[in-house]
Amino acid sequence: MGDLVAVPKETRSSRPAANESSSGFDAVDRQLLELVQTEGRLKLSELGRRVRLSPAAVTERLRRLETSGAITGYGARVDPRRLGYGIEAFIRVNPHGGYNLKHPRTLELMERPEITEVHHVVGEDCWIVKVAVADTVHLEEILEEVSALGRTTTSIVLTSPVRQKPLPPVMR
Amino acid sequence: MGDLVAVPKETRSSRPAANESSSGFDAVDRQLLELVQTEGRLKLSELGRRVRLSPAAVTERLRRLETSGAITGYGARVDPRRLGYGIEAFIRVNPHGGYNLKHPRTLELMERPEITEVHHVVGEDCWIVKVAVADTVHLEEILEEVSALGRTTTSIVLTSPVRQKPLPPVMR
DNA sequence: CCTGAAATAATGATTCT
DNA sequence: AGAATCATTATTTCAGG
Repeated sequence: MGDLVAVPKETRSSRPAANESSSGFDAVDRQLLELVQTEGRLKLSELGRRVRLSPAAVTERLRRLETSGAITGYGARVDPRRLGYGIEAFIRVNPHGGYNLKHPRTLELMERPEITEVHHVVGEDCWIVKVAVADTVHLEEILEEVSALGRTTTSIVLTSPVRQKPLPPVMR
Repeated sequence: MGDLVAVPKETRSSRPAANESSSGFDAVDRQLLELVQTEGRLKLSELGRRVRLSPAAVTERLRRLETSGAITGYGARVDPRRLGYGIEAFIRVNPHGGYNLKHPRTLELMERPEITEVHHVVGEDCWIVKVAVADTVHLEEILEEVSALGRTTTSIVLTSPVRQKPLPPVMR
């Protein structure tokens, strides 16, 4: 098995001049980044087979990607619905008055497990908060708390046709 | 090493009546779900040490969580900026006319690596699209394409104080 | 569902190219 | 940077409670 995502031998010289971006990622890095983003528990030996490198070389490559900060960690993806969260929603917040993200009230709110993402943004609103809740009653409860921070606009997720696609390094 | 997240022996009987939710996750499942969401490359043996179970038992538990669909996969987390994406943004879209997500034009657009998430929502808008782009020129390019689908409202991400927190199963 | 033991496979350290 | 070797650990499978 394997050989699904292979690269021609020619592009794998130890000094890959062609096919390497100025950002310091060569073709093998690209492959590894894609592989670990989609199948994060692959063995080093299996990764080695796929990119045609020894396990030791893959270890070294991944270590570099990790210490350089390109790879920030690994995690299981879960299905919120299977964990009992029937509703996901985006809540946009326009703070009134002097609230900011450092406020104790805000920090405490962000601790709640239902708050899965918080983004500070510029544009029509100030924050975009993503939540996972069990049901509409639960949503109402969270919404009341978030409303303390500002005027909210809520969008309930029906489906997510694209979820966390592997991100390739930019070509340039 | 280890013993960071341990559970008292009493809660680990083979038929855990107390402390188990009706959703079918007991205390050990909870711990495993948290551990694999935050440190997805932990060895089965290490997971076993943390939850005080044999590696074989952990294998079996994870297999069940995977086949039941609670765990949908594993992946590396990456830092978009380190991959050359200087800007992340949310683009809300209000389609004009008869566009929908099945439209070939839309499907093609969603293939682009810059489009990292697409959510079909109800509320003020129809879709919420998350993008990662190299710079403002790149953003303009994507925005032009997305604008073909409907009226857009863009929010550029400054910082993300909460990103992909581990989601615990709901208690009930 | 779990443990324990035994066979197989993966990993990490070292050395060499 | 990568390969090859070898000592150490991890994983898988299966018998049994």
